[in-house]
Amino acid sequence: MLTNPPPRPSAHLWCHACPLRQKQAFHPKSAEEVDFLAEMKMDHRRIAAGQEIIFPGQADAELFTLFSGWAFRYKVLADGRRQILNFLLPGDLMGLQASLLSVAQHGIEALTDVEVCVFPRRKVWDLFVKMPQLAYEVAWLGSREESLIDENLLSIGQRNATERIASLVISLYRRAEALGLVNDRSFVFPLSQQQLADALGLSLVHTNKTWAKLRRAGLFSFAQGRLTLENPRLTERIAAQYERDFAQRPLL
Amino acid sequence: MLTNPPPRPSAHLWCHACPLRQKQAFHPKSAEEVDFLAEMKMDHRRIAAGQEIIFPGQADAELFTLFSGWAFRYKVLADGRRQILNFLLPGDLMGLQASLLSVAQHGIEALTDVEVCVFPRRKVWDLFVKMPQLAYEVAWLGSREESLIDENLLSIGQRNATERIASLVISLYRRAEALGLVNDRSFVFPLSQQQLADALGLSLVHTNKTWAKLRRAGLFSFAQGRLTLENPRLTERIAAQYERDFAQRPLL
DNA sequence: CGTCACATTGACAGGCTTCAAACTGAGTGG
DNA sequence: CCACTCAGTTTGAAGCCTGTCAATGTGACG
Repeated sequence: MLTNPPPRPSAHLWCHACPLRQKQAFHPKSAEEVDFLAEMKMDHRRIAAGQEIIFPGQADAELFTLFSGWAFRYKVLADGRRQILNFLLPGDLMGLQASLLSVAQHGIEALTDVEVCVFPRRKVWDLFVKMPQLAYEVAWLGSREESLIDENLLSIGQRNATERIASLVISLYRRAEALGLVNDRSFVFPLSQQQLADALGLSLVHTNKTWAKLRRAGLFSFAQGRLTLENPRLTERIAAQYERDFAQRPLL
Repeated sequence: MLTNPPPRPSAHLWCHACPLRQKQAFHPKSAEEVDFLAEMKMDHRRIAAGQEIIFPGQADAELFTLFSGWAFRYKVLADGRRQILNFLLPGDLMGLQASLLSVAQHGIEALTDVEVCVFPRRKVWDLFVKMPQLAYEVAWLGSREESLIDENLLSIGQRNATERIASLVISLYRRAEALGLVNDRSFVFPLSQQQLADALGLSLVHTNKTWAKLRRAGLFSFAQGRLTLENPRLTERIAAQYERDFAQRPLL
């Protein structure tokens, strides 16, 4: 079930009219750059929620841009304990680390049904030779992902359960907002509590209790898979997180 | 005290005879590539232990290669809690994230006295245009750092105190070993227990007690600033960490 | 109406943090 | 040469935050 050719004209034509690229969150690109990417793009796949996009240890993983839906990167220990490293939202690059290091030290799983743009990893080197501007943007996106992970590491290493949840909620809220996915302080929040727990480094039970405590405290509410930030100020204060996301970023 | 011109011929000449580059840990480079780097290198600085190499929030941080000594990346919360994100050993790139994102979302501090090679950040773009091979290696090093952080995040999120310490010790041991810094299972281990605690996401007291427990258990010993891995097998088993570092990697 | 995944709640145990104090070794000045 | 200081290390005790175990509730689905 990993691939399902979409009912669209051709991948090449599709890139030039990419609706994601219209969003303010992304830098505009020159026609030449879009041409190159459209040429490089080898597929547009749909992947169902819960399916792997990249398997841990996979050696030939391609490079992806998440086109729609949510995904997450994770690592597991031998005994099954799982850590979710970070969440991926539309426009995020996936598989860069695996492409460059030639092996995936992590897995990537679709959190919701997703669509992805597929770029062959063997052409990444081409991109560095022919399109230095795009190569620079690839490196930029890699650094941005590292910055997000740094923040998660700070959270899990130093913040208590309450602060971690507030921090994660704020962070996802801001990223969704940048993509225009927030309406009236409310956005689709597709994580199960088990996934929340695995991302926060907490047990399921404690995650549930702290999550409930924060809802009762009026920080946010959750219903029908949508989260509403009722009290952004207080949530930010508890999270003690002041970093803003970047105004604009590259999109491959 | 940040800079101290070393008593060496010229930075340019120095690169071609770089002793670090001789090590097996690093890919060989073409003469043309070394020429480019020697030309790009703007300084060779000594920085004393405890001094900042990059300040949190700094906007104009240059790009560095750690030439000798140890350093670490960190983030702090408003109330002073500090998380050490990862440790940097000779050959590691520093400031890539800050150079690309134009602002340092983290700090970098010298753990021991260090020497660093300084490359101007305004020439990073040059490197992407003129030397795609080097640009690719820069991106590769960025991905490797992300991979190290992923492992730390897994550790802090999922492993208990005992496992975290075993994991950190093994990881640093392997990296030191790759650089030829290990003799007879023993290597310089310059971390204070407070720094250990900040890297592990544990309190100082609990770090001390667990550290002592593992020494008594015969995993490793520590004296005169040197750590000796007495029982690598057992340490690896407790760490439940099976990832190997890469055989070779780029050096700028 | 049973099944199944997921969410919720209660009780209890324990790993870890906090507080506090003593110890150690290196550097310093009398 | 010996107090003295100071940073870092070590140890003990008490308590809480978080994990584990166990059971119940809930909504979607066939």
